Amino acid sequence: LAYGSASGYDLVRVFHGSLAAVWPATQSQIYSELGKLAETGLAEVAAQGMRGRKEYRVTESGLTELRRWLVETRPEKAQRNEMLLRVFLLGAVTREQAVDYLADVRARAEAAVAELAALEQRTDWGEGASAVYGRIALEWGTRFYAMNREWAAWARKQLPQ
Amino acid sequence: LAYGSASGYDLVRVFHGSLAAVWPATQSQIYSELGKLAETGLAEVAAQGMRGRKEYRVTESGLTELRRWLVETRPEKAQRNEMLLRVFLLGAVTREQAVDYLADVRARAEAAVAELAALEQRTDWGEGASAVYGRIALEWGTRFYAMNREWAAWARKQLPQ
DNA sequence: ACATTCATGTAAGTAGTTACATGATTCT
DNA sequence: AGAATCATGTAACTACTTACATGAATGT
Repeated sequence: LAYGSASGYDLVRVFHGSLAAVWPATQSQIYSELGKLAETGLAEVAAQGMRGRKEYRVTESGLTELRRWLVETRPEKAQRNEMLLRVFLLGAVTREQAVDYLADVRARAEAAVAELAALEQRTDWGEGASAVYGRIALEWGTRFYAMNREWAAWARKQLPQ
Repeated sequence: LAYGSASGYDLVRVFHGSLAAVWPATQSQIYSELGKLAETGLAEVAAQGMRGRKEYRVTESGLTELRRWLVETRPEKAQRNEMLLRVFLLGAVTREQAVDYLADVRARAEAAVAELAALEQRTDWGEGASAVYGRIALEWGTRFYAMNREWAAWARKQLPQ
């Protein structure tokens, strides 16, 4: 909402589109969250449209709270990492299956790097802040998957006979 | 449990120790999960000890299910990334605050790389599968934070005047 | 004797998912 | 007329967190 007013329906598309890889959310959660935002005064219904459409706008208090969160807080707890949890448990399967697992991690990382490169090409990077930060986020993804690819190749060589 | 029988109390220490950075879990969740595991026959109480201690052991069916999960399934949905979500929203604050944010990401990545190097030194890597896979997981962490550090430095230079 | 550690569990609440339910407008 | 899209919402459930509650054994 800080980048512009939107309805729940609009936000569903954003969360299933450009934000899907960063912060996925379901339709149901988006609508209930908008309700809470309006109740606590962080957002408000700016306009009503066709078919019951409700366009939400961030309030002054909501923008203040967003800025406070951005500059004053940091992620508190470690993110869960299912891929690494599996690595920890690889001792429960045969060496061959462990090799297969690491090969698969590598292949999926390879595919992700290619996909992000294609996404970068096809995206119409307009002007403005969201384009700058969108590119920066995309670069993180590219580096992340490239790192995974190299690591998986290295890890495979560490497995004992 | 696949690496050896353990009580809820033992597992709390594992989840707050070596698994804390990969799959954090609370005491309360561990106990209720052990209850569910026993109810569904994936684990069982192997022995009772002092002070009400209950030592759980994985069953044949539990080990089969673990192996099935490891070789047949893959993480289905994208992991949420709070650090990147913040990057997407950096357009809501001043350039200086965005620079500060990226400098902080870099500093924390730097600290994490140093901490993991120290952890590697002080850990007694015995023999066996858990040592091999523990080291591989640690290497992932080191590469991950090194990547973050380089990326944050690069990102800072991308910000417009 | 007192503090610490070992050890288990429950209650209340928040966050999030899946599935269901409904209806208006627009396109072909 | 019928299909697709736009648009919102709720119910039931699973996952997870925080806080509370209890007591036995061990160390000083």
